[in-house]
Amino acid sequence: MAPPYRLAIHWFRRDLRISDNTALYHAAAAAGAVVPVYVLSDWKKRHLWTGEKRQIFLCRCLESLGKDLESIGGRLIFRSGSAEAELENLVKKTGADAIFYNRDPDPFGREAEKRVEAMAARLGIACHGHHDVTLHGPEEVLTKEGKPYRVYTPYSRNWLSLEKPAPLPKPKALHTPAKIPSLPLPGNSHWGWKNPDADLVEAGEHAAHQRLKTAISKRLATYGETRDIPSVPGTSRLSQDLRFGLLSPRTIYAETSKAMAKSKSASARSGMEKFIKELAWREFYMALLWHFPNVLHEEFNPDWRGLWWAEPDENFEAWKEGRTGFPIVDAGMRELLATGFMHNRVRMITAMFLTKDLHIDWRLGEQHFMQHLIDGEIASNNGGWQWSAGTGADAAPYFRIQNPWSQAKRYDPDGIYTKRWIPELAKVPAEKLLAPPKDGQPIAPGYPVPCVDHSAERDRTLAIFKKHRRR
DNA sequence: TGGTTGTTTCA
DNA sequence: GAAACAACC
Repeated sequence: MAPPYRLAIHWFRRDLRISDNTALYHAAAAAGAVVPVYVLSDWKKRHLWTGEKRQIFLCRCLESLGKDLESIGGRLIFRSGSAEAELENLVKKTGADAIFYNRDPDPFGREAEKRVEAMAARLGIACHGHHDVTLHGPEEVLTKEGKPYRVYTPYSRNWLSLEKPAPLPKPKALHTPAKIPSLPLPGNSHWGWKNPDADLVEAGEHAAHQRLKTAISKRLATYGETRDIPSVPGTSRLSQDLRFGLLSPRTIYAETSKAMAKSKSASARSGMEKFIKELAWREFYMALLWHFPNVLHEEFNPDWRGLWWAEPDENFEAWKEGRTGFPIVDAGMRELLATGFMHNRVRMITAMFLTKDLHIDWRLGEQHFMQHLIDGEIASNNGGWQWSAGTGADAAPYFRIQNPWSQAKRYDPDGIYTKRWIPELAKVPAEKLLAPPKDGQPIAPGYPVPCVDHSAERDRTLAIFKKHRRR
């Protein structure tokens, strides 16, 4: 049977892989020729939501994707500008009769899709949006009344009970016609990066697969015990791979399930089970953003809208730069600046510190994280920040305030993580990293004393919330 | 996926 | 005087 389409465009977005890629698989099956294209949007116009490290990582992924496509006979076309204009131009140049793409869960991606769909309709060609980014879409996991969940636990119960889609095979071959104009991959000259050679987590589909293998063979069996210890590589380390689609959630789920079925140890299986539940957290926050896009500018919980926040001052700058004088907080903030990553436990500690100790608006923290995190995922980042601020979907009462000193005692008692990121503290005895200095003097030359008193700021937070509730 | 404070329990 | 517990924020 002849394929229904002569030439299909596959519009790459956050699915930068060739295996188990829903839209690419269908494009390859349905068309005689496939033009894979990535359209670089002008991020400079949205600089508050992005940053250099994620751009660099993206470009490295695109480079890798280009090579992977060549290995099956294809060629990646780069364009720069608005997706609908560039795709329209490509349709006209190539005579394409279909566009395939995977749907993006966030509001910005949805807007772009709408414009591309409208363009395709205007040109009279087919346009196929596929579900790909999650195991279960936002309309698939609903309460008995058909309404979206607002709380994680019942959501996850439903999510876990659903049958999971299986991975799709990699297209065996892809034919991309010659002579399609493409820009060179943009690098330093295009974006003006300050540190184009930054030492970041390795990009590309192959590296991501290696990480998945490592996670399954070395990390997930002890996930329950070690994922909260930032000095130990106990997490999956797959967040950027899910963010850019270097791995599909179907592959991750299938490989983890396979390992779980093979494992004879109950505690290993329980670790893997906990990891699966983290996938559910990701999809919960994506579903939340889908159903309630207002969370991007206001508190999910209406009770806390209009809450008072402090004007960002020099303490906000100190937080961003990792010099608050709270070692565990500073270590996390410096890890973020240096690597574009922060251990999840430390994300909670630093976020809680900004909102409950400095009383600074969670939106400013959310923005800073989006600028620096390579895995910066709008839904998860927003969900996490609202959780920390106490304004979110989780039943986290506002009085859940982490004590940064106790958190350090519990999760980094020997100061191993802290010292890794704050070299000036390398020779300081660990116990000095676990409580404010008794004499009020710096614990090491060049390291600041704590910028606030935690217990006083805790009281202040309780007062702020209480006053708002009484209003 | 808290923390603090005050009280009880048992060594 | 720890450690466990409860109440409350």
